[in-house]
Amino acid sequence: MSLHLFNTLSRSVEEFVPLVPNRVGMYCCGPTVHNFAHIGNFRTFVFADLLRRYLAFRGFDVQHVMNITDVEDKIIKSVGQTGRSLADFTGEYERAFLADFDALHCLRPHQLPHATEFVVQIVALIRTLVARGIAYQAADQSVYFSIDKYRGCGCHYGQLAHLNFEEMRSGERVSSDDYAKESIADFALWKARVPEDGDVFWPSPWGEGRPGWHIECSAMSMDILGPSFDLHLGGEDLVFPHHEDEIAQSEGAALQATGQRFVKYWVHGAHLLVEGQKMAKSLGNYFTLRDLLAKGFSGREIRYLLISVHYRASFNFTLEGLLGARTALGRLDELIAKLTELTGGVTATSSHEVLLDQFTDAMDDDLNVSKSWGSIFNWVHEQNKKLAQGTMSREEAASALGAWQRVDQVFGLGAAPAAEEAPALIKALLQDRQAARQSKDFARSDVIRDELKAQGWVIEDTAKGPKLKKVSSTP
RNA sequence: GGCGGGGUAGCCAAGUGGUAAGGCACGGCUCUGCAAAAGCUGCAUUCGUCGGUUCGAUUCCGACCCUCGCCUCCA
Repeated sequence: MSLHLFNTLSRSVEEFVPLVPNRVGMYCCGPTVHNFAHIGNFRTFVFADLLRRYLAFRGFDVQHVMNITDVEDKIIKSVGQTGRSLADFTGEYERAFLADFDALHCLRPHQLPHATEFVVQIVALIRTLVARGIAYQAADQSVYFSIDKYRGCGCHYGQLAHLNFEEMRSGERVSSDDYAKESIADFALWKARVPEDGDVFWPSPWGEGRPGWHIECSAMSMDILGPSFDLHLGGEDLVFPHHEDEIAQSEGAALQATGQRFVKYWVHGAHLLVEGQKMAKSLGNYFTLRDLLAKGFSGREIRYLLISVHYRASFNFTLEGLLGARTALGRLDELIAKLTELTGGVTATSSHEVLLDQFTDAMDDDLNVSKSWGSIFNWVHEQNKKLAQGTMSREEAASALGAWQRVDQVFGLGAAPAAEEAPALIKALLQDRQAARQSKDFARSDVIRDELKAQGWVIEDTAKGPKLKKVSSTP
C-alpha cells in the first residue's frame, strides 16, 4: 500500500502522490502570536508534525512551512492597550509558542515565515489581483476580493467548504464596517489604516494599511513552496472562510501552470473538547500547554495522548485520559528499558519486524494511529512474554529495539526521562529501612516507608535492592 | 435553515457481510516479610432505536432518536 490521506477538497481518502516524485511541499497554518497557545491549538500542530514525520519515514523529502501571524486585529488591540511595540509584543508570545512546541517534541518546521516580513510579497499578490480585475479598492480605501468577479473568470468559490451561498444565513452577523464592500461575502485583502492601528501600518499602492488575514498565507506559501504545492494543513475551523479564501486569492492570481491547483491535498484536523465541553475560559477547562505542565504532566505524555486518537475524530481531552496516557507510556518505557538492558549496547544488524509492517499499513491508511497502537501493544505483549520466559536472545532484543526506534521516529516520544536522584536525607532514610529489614524489624521498616512516601518518594524493592522513585505530582 | 462528522464495554477507541483489536480502570494469579513496581491472566452473545435486504448485519438500505462541529474571529 501507499500513503492515503483524506482530502477535504474531494471529501474522500485519496492516494497521496506528490507533484514532484519523492518531494513534498507542506504548509500548515500556524499560530497568531497574541497569547499562550492552548491544547487545542497544539492538537493541530502535533498532527502536522506527525504527518511530516511519517512522510519522512516513507522516504519523502519534506519541506515543512508554518507561518507565524504577527499582525492581526487582536494583536493590534493588545499592542494599543499595552503600549508595547508590535515586535516586542509578538516576540514574547512567539518565543513562548516555540518553547511549548519543542516541549511537545514537534520538529521545527523548515521555515517559519512571519506575515510582517512578507508585506512586499503580499502587496505584489494583491496588485496582481487588482490588475486582473478580481480585487478593488472601496470607498473606505481598503482593498477587497470580489467573489463575483472571481466567479466571472470561471472559478468556483465554495469548492472546499461545499457551501451553498444562496441558502446561507446572513443577517446580524455582518458587521457595520462592511458597507464599503460591493458584496457581503467579499473579504479584505488590504485593510486601510485607521487611527486605532497606531504605529502598525505599511505603505502600499492603495495607501497606508496592513494585510488582511487570508492573504498572508497565500503570499507566503506560494513564495516559499511555489504557486502549486502538495499539502496544506490546518484545523477544521479554517476550512471556511480562511482556506476557501486562500484558494480564491491564489488561484485568482492565476500563477499556477495550466491544469494545476494551488494545493493538491487539503487536510484538516478536528477540534478537541476538554472534559466533554468546548474549551472556554468561563468553564475553567481552558488549558494552555503551560497550565498542563504546571500540573505535573510532561510534554511527552501530552504528545502521546494527542497522537493516540485519529486526527479527524473529535477528541475529548481529559485529565483522566492524561493519567491513562502516563500509565500506558510507562508500560512502553518499561519494555524499552528491559530491551536496552538485554542488548547491552549491541545495535541491530537487521530490524525487520512484523511491527514495522503493521505500523506502516495502519499509518498508510490515513494515519490510523489507533490501529497502529493496537499492533504496537500486541507487540509489547509478545516481547514481554519472551522476556518473562527468558527466551529472547540479545540479537532479538536489538532487532526489536531497532524496530521500535524506527516507529518512534514518527511518534516522536523519545526516551523516557532519566529517574531523578534522591537527596542525601532520603537516601539515609532508605538505609535505615534496609537495616530494619535486615534485622526483621518490619514494623519499623514500614514506618520508614510511610515516612518516605509522605516526603514524595516511593520504594520499589527489586532483586537488585531497593529503588527510590519520585512520585509525580498530579492534580 | 444549509453543509459535514459521530453514536461499539465504566472511560478512550480500531474494525469487518460470517459472528467484536488495543489502551485506561477493575478482578484473579506470580513475585514480595507485607507492599510497591513489573509480568501473566480474566473482563461486550454484543456494536443508538425500529424496520428491510441476506443463509447470515455491528458492518448494506430506509426511517427515527441523540450528539458534536462549520456556516462569524477561531487550531
